[in-house]
Amino acid sequence: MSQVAYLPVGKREQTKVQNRQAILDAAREVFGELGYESATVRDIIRRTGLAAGTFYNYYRSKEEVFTALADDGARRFAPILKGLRSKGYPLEAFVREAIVAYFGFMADEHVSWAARRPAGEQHPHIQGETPEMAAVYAEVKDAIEGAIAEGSSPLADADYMAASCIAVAREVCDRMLMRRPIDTASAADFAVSMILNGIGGLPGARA
Amino acid sequence: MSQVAYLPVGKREQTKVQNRQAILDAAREVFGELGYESATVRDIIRRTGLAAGTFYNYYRSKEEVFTALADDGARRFAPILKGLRSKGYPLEAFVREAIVAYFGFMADEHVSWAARRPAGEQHPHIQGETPEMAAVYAEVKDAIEGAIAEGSSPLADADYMAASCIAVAREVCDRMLMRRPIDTASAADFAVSMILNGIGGLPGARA
Amino acid sequence: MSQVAYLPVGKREQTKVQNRQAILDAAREVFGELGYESATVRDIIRRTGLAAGTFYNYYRSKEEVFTALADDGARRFAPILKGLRSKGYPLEAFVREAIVAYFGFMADEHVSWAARRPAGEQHPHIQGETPEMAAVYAEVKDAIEGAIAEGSSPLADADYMAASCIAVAREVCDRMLMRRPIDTASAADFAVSMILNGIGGLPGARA
Amino acid sequence: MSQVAYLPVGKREQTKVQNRQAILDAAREVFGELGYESATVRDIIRRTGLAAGTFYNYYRSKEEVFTALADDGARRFAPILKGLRSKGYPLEAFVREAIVAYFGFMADEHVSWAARRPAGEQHPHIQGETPEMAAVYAEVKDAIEGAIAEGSSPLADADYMAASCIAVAREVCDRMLMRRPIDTASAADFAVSMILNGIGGLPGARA
DNA sequence: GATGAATGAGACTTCATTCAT
DNA sequence: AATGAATGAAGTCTCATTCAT
Repeated sequence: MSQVAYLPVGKREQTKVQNRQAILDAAREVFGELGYESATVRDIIRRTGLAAGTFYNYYRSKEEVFTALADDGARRFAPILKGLRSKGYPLEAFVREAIVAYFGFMADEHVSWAARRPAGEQHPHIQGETPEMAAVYAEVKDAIEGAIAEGSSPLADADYMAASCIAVAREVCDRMLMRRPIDTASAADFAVSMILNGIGGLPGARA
Repeated sequence: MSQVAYLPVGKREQTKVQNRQAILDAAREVFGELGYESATVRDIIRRTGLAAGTFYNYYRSKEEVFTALADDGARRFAPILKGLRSKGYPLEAFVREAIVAYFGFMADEHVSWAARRPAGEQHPHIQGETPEMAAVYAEVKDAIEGAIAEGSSPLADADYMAASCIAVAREVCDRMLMRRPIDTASAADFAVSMILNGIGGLPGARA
Repeated sequence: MSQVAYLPVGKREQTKVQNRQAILDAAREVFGELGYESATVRDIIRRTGLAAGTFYNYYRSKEEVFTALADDGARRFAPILKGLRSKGYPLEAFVREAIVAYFGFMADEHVSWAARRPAGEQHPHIQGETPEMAAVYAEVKDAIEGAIAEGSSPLADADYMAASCIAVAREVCDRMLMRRPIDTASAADFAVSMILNGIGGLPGARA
Repeated sequence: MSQVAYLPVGKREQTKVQNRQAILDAAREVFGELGYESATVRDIIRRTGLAAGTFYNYYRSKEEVFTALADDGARRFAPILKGLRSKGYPLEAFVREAIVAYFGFMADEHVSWAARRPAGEQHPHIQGETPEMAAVYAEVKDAIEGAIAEGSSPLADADYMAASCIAVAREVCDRMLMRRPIDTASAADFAVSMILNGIGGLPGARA
């Protein structure tokens, strides 16, 4: 009687949204620190301070929260790439723009968990990558393969080429994220140059 | 058991060596199929026909057998690389030789487990790589970083560059291993060209 | 739901009555379908459309709603039996009347949940009986034991006899409820004849 | 080398057999006391003094141990009944022999668990019957239905009749088992008389 | 009173590791 | 050394019940 809410803004709804986010955040951290396999639902829920059973009010399993995380990342990054692809840039420009967008996204994403990661203390056998990053990686791969298919790229082995470009972007990005300050501009410069011209074309190459 | 000893090698010792190797082989397969976390000691030991407890006569833990596997790979590959580095090749030649050696080793290693792996049926979240491969990868990385430090490479950001070269080699290698027949020569050609000259230098590139 | 209040019964009170009845109805169904142990409070409350917590405004526990259900059945059936007993029927007539009343009650009770029960799909280990039925069963048992005590029955072992009569009535009743159409008259005929004269006295018995 | 055992009689095998039996015994008790649904694997294993995980070395689940128990009972009792049926007794004799065999079997079975059962303290909602008994019950039912089908019984409704006979036997048996001393002879006399002639034919019936 | 998310005990099960034989 | 059953910690998940709104 006393409440006529047109949007769910009650304290209950607020808590619910917060909890869902808290679980998502905790999951991102835990997956980042331990990797998917080693991470347990308990690890995740413990970090939120919530009760064990509460996890299951939000996600049915570890798999589901992982997927939610990945979907979230893909959902936010895909439009950016789509936009780029529709502009008909020449390959060089496309590569540059895609790399810049990717590095920027990753840098944003990164701050939410990397800070808390105890460097040097990491578990063996982990891949240091959040599911969101994995999803974005998949998007980038799609875009590059698309570019190759459209003929805006050299005729070399498409599969090898896409894999190589992605690999360079990813690895450089990973290193970039480990440095302080995070310098996306110079990292992007490096990656673009490396992809387009190899080590022979890098600035400072011997004569 | 079926093996005849021509020298007074105690049956006991011979069995020990065989068992140790059997466990290592089984572990390679299992880690390759399931990934480190999902693999269980039971999975490994079941494949050998030995009893569960016997595993612990040879390795103290799952972790230790994993490490042993990695060491094994590194131990066999490191000398090859060392040899290359001592020859004072120019960068281009070194890159080529290293890639060829790496791809060759991986292809050899690969056949020992890939055949049994049910394609398409793999778990999500596993990385299709034996610990031995991971170890060799680390060796290659060392070598490249060494080359950079020795000045035989461009002056660009050494860390980014090593990471990029490795990344390309690894990704191309992974794809190479998935194709039939496995063609190390053309894969190596591609990787070398990509590393040295980027996509602009690939054969078939637009004018 | 169908009940009209002629006196100023507050809306609140009416809802209360309705909710209480809805829970009871749902519980009858759920216990019938799943058995007491497998049934969960959530199963019950879900069927009412009410919220989980609301259950506890009416019953303190799963146990309590079960008991309420049983009491309800007993409360409705006991007077019928009491009436019969007070009439001083001879044993045969008493048996017949009691069986008829019992079968009739069970048939009525049965329709309220059996229809929804997915035949053939039932869990193992459940006993297809609502708590109300169980309660009525207990009443019948009381009556028969009373009859024996009053001397209106043979002098044979009273406990065995009561148990036997009840057992026949119950089993025949169960089967009756599984047939379509439900034929209480012929089932009652059978049960009475079986109880009074055994298989030797059944119609169609060999000479 | 030191052991050439033709039968598994080592201490290990002995322990294994004992544990398997201990679990079976504990399960029989627990199912008897709590009923299938309420019984937990923990209840069973706790009673054996074994570790939690040990249960799963012997049975994969609660369901499996239940089935094992039931199979055990059926396996031992079925031959007895089969023997009876093959003798072509007239119905009366068959009923008597079957009842006697059934009561005898149940009495034997019973001592292994009933003694420990805390009378009066029982959980509500249980059916006081071991799976072994349930299995034997099913066998008896088969036999009776067979007898009816062979025409050695009255022409009355076969289903009702089988159910009634079984019900009487079962209930009388249950009561018999609760008394001390257990007197199978007089219980069998009662049950046979009740089945064949009803309460009218019981000894001591009023004129 | 109704709501429904939070709680946390406890069930089931797996598995690395130990240990008696 | 080999064996393989026993162990028990730890993980996943359910559900009766509570409680803030």
